[in-house]
Amino acid sequence: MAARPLTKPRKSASQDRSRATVEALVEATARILVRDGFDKASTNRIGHEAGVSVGSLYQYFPNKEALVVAVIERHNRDLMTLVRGALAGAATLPVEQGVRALVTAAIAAHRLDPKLHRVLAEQIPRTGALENVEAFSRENFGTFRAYLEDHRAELRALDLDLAAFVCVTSIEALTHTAVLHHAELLTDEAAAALVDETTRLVLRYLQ
Amino acid sequence: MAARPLTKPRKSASQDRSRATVEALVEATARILVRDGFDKASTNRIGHEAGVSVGSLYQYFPNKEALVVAVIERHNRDLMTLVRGALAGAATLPVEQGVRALVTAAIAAHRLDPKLHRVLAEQIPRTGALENVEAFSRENFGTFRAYLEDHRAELRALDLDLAAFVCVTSIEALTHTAVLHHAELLTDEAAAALVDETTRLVLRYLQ
DNA sequence: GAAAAATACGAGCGATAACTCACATTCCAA
DNA sequence: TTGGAATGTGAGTTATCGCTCGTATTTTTC
Repeated sequence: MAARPLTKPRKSASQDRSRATVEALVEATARILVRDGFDKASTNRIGHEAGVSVGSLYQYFPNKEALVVAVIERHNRDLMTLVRGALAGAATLPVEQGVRALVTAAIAAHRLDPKLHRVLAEQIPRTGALENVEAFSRENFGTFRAYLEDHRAELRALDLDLAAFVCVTSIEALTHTAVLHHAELLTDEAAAALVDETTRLVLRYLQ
Repeated sequence: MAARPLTKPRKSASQDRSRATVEALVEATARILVRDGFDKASTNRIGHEAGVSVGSLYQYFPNKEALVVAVIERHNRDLMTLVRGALAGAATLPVEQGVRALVTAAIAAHRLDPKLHRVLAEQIPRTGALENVEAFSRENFGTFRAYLEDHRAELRALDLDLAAFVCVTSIEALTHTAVLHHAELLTDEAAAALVDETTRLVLRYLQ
């Protein structure tokens, strides 16, 4: 069989003590990524920050990348929970409110932990976690496409694939850029204006 | 005085021979970035690829980052030339054609050297070239805002800053994502459809 | 409470990378 | 032609990093 890239734990922690160790390592990794950046996140340093020896680190993570992947997976899980909830809630709404809810959720998702999100977004291409993130993208794309299909009656004639691509990409880019590169757009009024404009952009395109 | 980050040549090459050396180093760096990725781009390897010794490399570049920055600056210069030309040509056109020309130019810009563009986009956060790229963004933003101002009569009432942000960010994201992550959207028909849809998105938003 | 299993430790190994420096070669001005 | 300036060389230095492994400690099992 082919050599799989190892990003899974060597041992799975069974006692409470070791579960706490694993938890501390993932937390420490996230903290160091945010505070010092990817290049400063050496395994020795992560161990030190977590109050754990390098040896223990390598009991649970086969390599440094696996630690970063663990952080990404956890962050992704949080995002997905939030976005899935919003999409589920919006499914039965007419497009005016549905799209608005989705945009609002996208901003909320980016605000969960903006600094971590930024570091991860910048460093993901270097890790084996691309698949993970692309799966996330695909899920959003698929769900939104289904939403459009359900509300076809409210829309102009559309190539659904293309329309979903245009909408999802635009919403993601606008919220991502606003939250991560234009903090000034996040006062309450500015954020409201951003939601309005993004919603308008998407709606006028769809209708 | 404060210690400035060194990304400028130690010596500026004055003879033809040394200019050729510098040129070869930048070329080699770009080639290695595209072929092998950032992590494989060691200074020794770059020197070897350029047919130049490490010693010579360090005569003209204070560190590895400076080499990458040089590649980024060159690529950016190419992009800017293209985009500036398109914006200049579009300045007097009505928005229907102006926006379409801009979108077409954005795709052309991303197609200049997609592989290099992708590697650089991924690695820029790690280099000192962020300012560079942000300057590029700001120029585009400013030019487009001025364009909107000139064509106010054709548009609905707008917050120009916000509208320019929305349009520029969306166009950039759609073209970037399409070219770099969805090669299938770049057959001639698909590309034409993408231009149509992006143009429509922006125009219906503005009008 | 003793044996066994799980967990934790951290000095140190091997690899690699950025960068230097003492010396060689080429170019050019006088 | 020649001497100094510009350019080029690459083995070696220094530093860091990922990771191992022999050992120590804690927990569980019986």
